[in-house]
Amino acid sequence: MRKSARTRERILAAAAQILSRKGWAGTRLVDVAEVAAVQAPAVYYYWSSREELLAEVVTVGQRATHAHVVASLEALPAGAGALERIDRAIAAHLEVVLDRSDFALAAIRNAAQLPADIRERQLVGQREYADVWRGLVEDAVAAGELTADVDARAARMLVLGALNTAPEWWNPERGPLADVVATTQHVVRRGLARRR
Amino acid sequence: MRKSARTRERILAAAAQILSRKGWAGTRLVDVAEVAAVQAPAVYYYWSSREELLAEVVTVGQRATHAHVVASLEALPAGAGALERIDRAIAAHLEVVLDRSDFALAAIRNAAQLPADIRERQLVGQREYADVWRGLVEDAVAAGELTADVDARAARMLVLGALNTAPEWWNPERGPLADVVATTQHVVRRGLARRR
DNA sequence: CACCTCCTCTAACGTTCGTTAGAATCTAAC
DNA sequence: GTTAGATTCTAACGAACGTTAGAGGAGGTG
Repeated sequence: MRKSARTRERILAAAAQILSRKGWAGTRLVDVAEVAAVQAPAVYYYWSSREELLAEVVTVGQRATHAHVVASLEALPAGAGALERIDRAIAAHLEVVLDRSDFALAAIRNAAQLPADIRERQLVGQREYADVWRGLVEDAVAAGELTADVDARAARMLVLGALNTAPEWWNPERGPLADVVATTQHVVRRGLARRR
Repeated sequence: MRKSARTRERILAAAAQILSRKGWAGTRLVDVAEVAAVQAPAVYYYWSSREELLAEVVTVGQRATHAHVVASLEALPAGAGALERIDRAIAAHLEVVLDRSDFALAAIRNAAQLPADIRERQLVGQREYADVWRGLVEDAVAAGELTADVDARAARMLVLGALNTAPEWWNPERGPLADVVATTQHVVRRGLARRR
């Protein structure tokens, strides 16, 4: 019972690794199995098909970011200001995509390549996460701390796009994670700032 | 002579379309051929392998963005200010990725999935294009119009990331291209603006 | 009309890969 | 230590796909 649960995790993690690097169609069960130190058919003991395995990777990746951001926000003191909350969300999002997770990366990089049915499920989760950010921005605008003179959706998407592509150009050898986070917070806060 | 050149274009455009939607490994010659209204083996009259066809799509996509941005900058009057030039570059980049080109989209979405040798060639082009932006930002900083207090590379990459992911959330039905361009220019200019 | 070159097709081969079947091994409880 | 169930393996099938071979058509030139 215990051991098998660990094997399952190993296969899932291996799938995330390959999926984030090779793309949906390029992810071969043999490669996943090799990374997981297992034979390919072992996958079928836990999943009914390759598609289901990969779909789970995407789901987990999506939830990882969402959950970590929400948890980070909830950890803030109740009186935290709207801008402070946005800063925290930026940090949390970057922490997941830069530090933690082949899963998040697999979800981001493959969003446009998913088979139609899985893509639809993914879009639901994406909208739920977008709602978190919509709330953050709306609150900040209502509090008069952010600009109200640009299309909020476009601005939000620009920010999320910038965050999601950070893994394409940043790696730990270039300096501490905290530095990218700080830079990103500055740029985003100014980008959304009120015209003065 | 004429007709065959048109067939070649058609196949290349079809490959760009499929590649941007299905990913590197998911792009099947049969699908490309169907879109190009041709049989799969016709590809081999113009390219020596599937890989070469797809590699050309990526190259063309990369050059399309680069060339259009450079051309737009050159079209500006000589006395144009640094911020004005950045605005123009933003507009030009968005025009290509949003309006014109499956090629650009194919290059962007598949960058992380390219086979090693092709990936290397792609990185060269990417650096050349990044140099254009580095110049733009450096000039603006030197002119005192942009902030010098954040890591320039990170800031530049955040901006390019935001631009490159615009196709994931924008489509023409949501409103005129000019609106997204204007919003993006505002957000980016403020994001890079001097602290006041 | 005949011929030659360019272009595209049909047919087929060989490989790769997801998947299935069924045997082997491992784990844990008596 | 035996047994039952859970887990993983080896072997093999069948479909999909890139690629090659060679035939056939299209278009222009003598």
